[in-house]
Amino acid sequence: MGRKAGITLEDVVEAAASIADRDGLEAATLTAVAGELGIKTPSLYNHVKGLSGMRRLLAIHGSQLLLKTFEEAVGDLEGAEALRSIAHADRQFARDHRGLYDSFLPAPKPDEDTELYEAMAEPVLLVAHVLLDMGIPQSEAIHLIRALRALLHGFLDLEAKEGFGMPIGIDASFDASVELIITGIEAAAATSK
Amino acid sequence: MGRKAGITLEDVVEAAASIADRDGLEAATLTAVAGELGIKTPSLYNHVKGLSGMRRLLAIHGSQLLLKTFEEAVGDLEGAEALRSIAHADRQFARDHRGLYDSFLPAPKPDEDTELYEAMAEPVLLVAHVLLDMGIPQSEAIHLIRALRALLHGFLDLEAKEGFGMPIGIDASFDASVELIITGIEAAAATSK
DNA sequence: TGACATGACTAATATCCTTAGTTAGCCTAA
DNA sequence: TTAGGCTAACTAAGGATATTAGTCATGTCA
Repeated sequence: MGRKAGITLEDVVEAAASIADRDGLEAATLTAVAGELGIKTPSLYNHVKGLSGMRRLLAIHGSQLLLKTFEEAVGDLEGAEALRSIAHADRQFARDHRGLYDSFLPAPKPDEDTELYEAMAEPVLLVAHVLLDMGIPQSEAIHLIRALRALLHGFLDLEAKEGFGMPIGIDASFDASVELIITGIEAAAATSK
Repeated sequence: MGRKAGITLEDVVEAAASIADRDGLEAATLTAVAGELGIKTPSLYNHVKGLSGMRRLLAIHGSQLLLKTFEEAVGDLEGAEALRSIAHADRQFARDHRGLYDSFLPAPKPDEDTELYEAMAEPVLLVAHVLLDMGIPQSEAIHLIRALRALLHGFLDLEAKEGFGMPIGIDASFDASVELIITGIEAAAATSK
């Protein structure tokens, strides 16, 4: 044996992402990915450092895709409009790419895996930029960004895991929740003018 | 063999909770719990319907503990003060009982596991009560509660999983985030007076 | 006292991940 | 051109886990 199936790293990530987004991150096992690619499980170790290595690549891939999604969502928008658009893009991303979204946590420490850390930081920095453009000082922006991130992550996690109970009016709740944070951000922007 | 070790269901839940809170929910395997109790893994099936059954009991136990925690946090407080106290109690709960906290998701559907669903609903209903007492109409309260839940869950999940990157000023961020939601809730209360 | 439920056990299976060692095919440098 | 080395597949084997099936000692209760 030893004949080359010609599988690339991109093939592995693509297969893993496809399974993870369709059946959940947990379903993206080495066995499942190998099966999808038509090779045996141990052969994956020629491409990837075990399951954790594959997860890591998934997170990098997902971060890049999320960044692109945010960039397109912002476009020429500014301030509250940009934030609104980002929020909805994030929700759509979580729906279209559940597996990738879930691969973001747990996050690495900065000095532990710099490449992954920086990839994951980029979408956050984009949001930070929007806030700074609104005239919010750095010292306040950090808290507001964390509030926005927490709200979005919490909402999308609860929504995906049925945490809200009756799924009635969730769209309205999302809009209201986002608006609530944005109002706070606008107030902070007005104060520091 | 066959001698009774006299292990009760409470023992199982207690051991599982202890392991889950110390080493994470994932660490609370049937093997680990059985080991802690001094019995063999299959013997646990005499008490619990497999791993999922044990997780379920963990979630019920956790919900009851969370409810008690919230009740004590509220005490005689009302309005914004009650909400602030609940928020901090929730954060403390997530720190003291990471495993139980994580056992809450994914949540069951109401008709799928009524007992668990209702146990998990109780802490939410307590918060709902605070909002209704503030004079917020039901139709608005549902969105505000979801916003508060999302923010708290998101913050505590991100915090536990290192999602915020540099852990500087997280306490201040938490206070600011909570205050932001509470401000929105108070505004809604004032409007509907 | 004897039947029965309880709650332990052993044995066996299935799914994963992982490591170690092997080998076929291709590329490149002498 | 050919020998060596690298790549990327493989088989074999071992270690967690969960789970099911079947067994058996112990204590209680009719």
